Amino acid sequence: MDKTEIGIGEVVRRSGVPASTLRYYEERGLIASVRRQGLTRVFTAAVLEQLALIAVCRTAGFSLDEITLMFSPDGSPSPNRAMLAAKADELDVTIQKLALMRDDLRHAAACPAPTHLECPTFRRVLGL
Amino acid sequence: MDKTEIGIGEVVRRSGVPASTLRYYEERGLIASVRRQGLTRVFTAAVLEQLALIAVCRTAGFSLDEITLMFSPDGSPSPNRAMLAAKADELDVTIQKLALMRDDLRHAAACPAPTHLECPTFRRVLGL
DNA sequence: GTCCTACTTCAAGTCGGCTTGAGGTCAAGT
DNA sequence: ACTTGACCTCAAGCCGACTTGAAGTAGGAC
Repeated sequence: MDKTEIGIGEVVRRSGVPASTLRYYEERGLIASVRRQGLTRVFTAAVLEQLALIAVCRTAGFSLDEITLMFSPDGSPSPNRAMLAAKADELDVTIQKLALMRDDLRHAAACPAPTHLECPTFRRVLGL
Repeated sequence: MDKTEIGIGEVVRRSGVPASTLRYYEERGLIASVRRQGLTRVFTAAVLEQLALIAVCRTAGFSLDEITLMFSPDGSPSPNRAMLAAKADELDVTIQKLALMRDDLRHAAACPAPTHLECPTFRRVLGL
């Protein structure tokens, strides 16, 4: 874990996450600044990894509350290992669907058939 | 494409999607009722497949606007094949991340290491 | 004919996830 | 000393995606 101290400006530059979002995440307990220098927040570089982690979780469809429950602000997994495993299972289902959908989108992009929903390749994704 | 006519109540029962959402989707142009019987909407059974499709797209993180652009209300793909291909590529990236994250969640659920972010298995998912 | 039930419209409300704006602090540069 | 720029707080606003509630309609059972 990189403990180099960085200011919020650098976090913004290196993560692409707006300062307003960083403050909001801190307020929500998703990340933590290591200390204050006057009013100004000081983070460790590790926050960049936490933000990447949060971004992936958001992409995966998890809410901020869920992410908070899954990982403590220092980025380590929460003690609730059963929940992590459950989330992994959820993800598995999601991934399967997305993979089928991806295949199908490609098929749709290539296939000129107007009656797309009749195509077996397509119907797979809908579990029909 | 199943052209059997069904009422909104049956759509609700068979899709699990609330009537309010169905009306909202219709208003947004994601689905279409085939006609009205008095005030009451009449759908074809094909709407069930469209709803499944919409659900998958939502899971994939697409907005209603994006879905509207990708598919016309009859469930056929929009003429914009380039966009479908682009969405497929987006999905590919998402899937890769989610697969790594899934693996990692399982790892996290099993691995008692407190310094989780230091673990190489984990760091992969963050692209670090 | 009136009751029930399933449906309708339309406006307003809710919720999650941020963003924006007004007004203030602080350190460095000129 | 004063301005500039990066940061701060706090309350309010915004957007997407629905949900809720009030008030009305249409068709069948009794």
